[in-house]
Amino acid sequence: MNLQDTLSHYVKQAVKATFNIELESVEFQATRKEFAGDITVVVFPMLRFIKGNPVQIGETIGEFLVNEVEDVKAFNVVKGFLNIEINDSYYLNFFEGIKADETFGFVSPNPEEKAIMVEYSSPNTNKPLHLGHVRNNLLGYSVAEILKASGKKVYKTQIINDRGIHICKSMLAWKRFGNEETPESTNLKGDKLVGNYYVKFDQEYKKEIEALVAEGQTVEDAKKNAPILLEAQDMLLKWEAGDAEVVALWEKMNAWVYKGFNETYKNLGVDFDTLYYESKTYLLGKEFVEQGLKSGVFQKEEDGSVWCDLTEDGLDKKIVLRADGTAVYMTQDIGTAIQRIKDFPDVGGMVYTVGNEQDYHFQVLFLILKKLGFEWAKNLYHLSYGMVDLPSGKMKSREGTVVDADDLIDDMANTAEEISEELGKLDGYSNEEKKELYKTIGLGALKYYILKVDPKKRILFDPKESIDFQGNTGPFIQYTYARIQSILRKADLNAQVTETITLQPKEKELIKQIQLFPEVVQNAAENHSPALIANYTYELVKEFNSFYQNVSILGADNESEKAFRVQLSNTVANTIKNSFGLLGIHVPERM
RNA sequence: GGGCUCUUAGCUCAGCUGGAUAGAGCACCUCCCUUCUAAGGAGGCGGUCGCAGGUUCGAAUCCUGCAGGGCUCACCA
Repeated sequence: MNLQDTLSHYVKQAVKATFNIELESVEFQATRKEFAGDITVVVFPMLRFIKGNPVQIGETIGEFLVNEVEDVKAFNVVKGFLNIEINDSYYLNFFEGIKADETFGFVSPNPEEKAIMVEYSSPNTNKPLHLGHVRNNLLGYSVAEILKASGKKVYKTQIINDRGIHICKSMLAWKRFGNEETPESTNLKGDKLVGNYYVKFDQEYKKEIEALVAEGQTVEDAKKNAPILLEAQDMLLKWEAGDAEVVALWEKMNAWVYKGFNETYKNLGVDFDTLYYESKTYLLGKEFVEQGLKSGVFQKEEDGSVWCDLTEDGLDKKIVLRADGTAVYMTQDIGTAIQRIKDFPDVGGMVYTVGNEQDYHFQVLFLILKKLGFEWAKNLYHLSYGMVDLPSGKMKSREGTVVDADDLIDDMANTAEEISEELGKLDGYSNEEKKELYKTIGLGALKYYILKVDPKKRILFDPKESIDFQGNTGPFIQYTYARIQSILRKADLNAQVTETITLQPKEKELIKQIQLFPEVVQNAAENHSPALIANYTYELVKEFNSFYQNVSILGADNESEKAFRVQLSNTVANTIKNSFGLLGIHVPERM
């Protein structure tokens, strides 16, 4: 039983004994630093049940606790706050229990519990990944790791949007202007090469529109009649009909893109357990429309289109099947969701990492799945996140204002290099090791910067100034980890604590902070929020730095004290490592 | 116009289910390297928590209205 539960039990007992009242719950909070004490019972909520002066009630409970609970050393009451001081031995015992536990705070998976599928990334295959995808990938990956740490089995997946008019556009431009160019012949990453042709298509399209307008067509007509667009549409029809030549080209170019994407994923440090392709799922879902029609969830209009009326739930009517019988986006997503549960029967819920422009779509999707009667539909979560804006405004691929993911990663590593060179701390490192380290630091800065912000808020990303290496940043935390490693290299980790030690205030604060970790992990999992982990880690690191500056670790008064401080430092380092692992950030041994 | 969402220090952000005098970092100012990595630490300056009401012992937090920003209201995905 943890301390809070124990105290809660005795507070209830105290109230029962003195006032003859059964309390349902007791409210706790950490004692503010300006007051003596470690944990505080808030008396105010009890006033609802107990008539009396909150200070007197607090005194009464306090006295009871001091007498009955071994760990309680003393108490004081300020207004309606009962501050309780806990014995050092409690903290020392706690620390003794977890110091050797390398996975402290992580819950091992419960085989009884259903797995969760986390979807993220899900790019189109016509252009390279950009900053928006980076936020998506980092969030999705991190939430998946956090869910794992909280004791869930997790499948990471993405649905690759490999089909449709957009990829036909790239294909067509390559056919017309490509001169058989390949990633090898151009020395370009495959996704970049294909992306270039997508841009090329757009340029050509604009030219043709201008030409048609010059001939007298309206802009609107010209947009519809441009030969290159018509040809792209024709290509899509051919693809759908299984035309051998088109399909071969499609496969070739998509393969280039996947190779490029995989490189980016590897650099970002994200991965997937299973993949879904839209080319294989876009026809799914229709059978369930039939089912929904029978059960009355959907209605058919006179023109043959099928709708779901959600007006009673405060939403609109939503189309689920076109008049010509073809599927729409919603149909696919219904089908894909059901398919996933078929493929992985142990999955009992899903997390969709998709930008907030699709909030409405997912609201509707989840509601429809519920109405169709799927048990797992109540465990669907849209991990919605805000856009990433640049100081220059929104990112627009057509205007070339996107920040490319690969370029961004390189830039971050370069910035890390510049700063490190200036500080000149890496003497004795080989160039290879340095390069690796710069990447670790650069990526750490990028990932932390993005993940520390609440997902649903938009981020203003300034490539030049956003990445700081001081304060609440990834490198600051990495640096603290590296400093601890430096101490541990010089210390004897096997030294034992042989005599009773008195806790210094800074040491106690550190232990308290470590103690919070499991709770933070659970909380982050429930709220799907890496930001909680990030900000927790920062608090821990600040606490350690304060300890580090004020308490000599290797120069402690006696061997037991020294051994204890070394162990404490080691546990902090371990917690940082575990915590950052949940964010997908590596920690360097030296920097 | 309807729906969803955001607004906290000059800037970037925390603030868990309502709790004590609203917290960090950056920037600005003062100190601290004969000590384990100064990418650090100690302190100072800086706030009408967008505005106005309401709920209650108590509101940045919950409710309503208003203002401003964003997203969304396709037989696109």
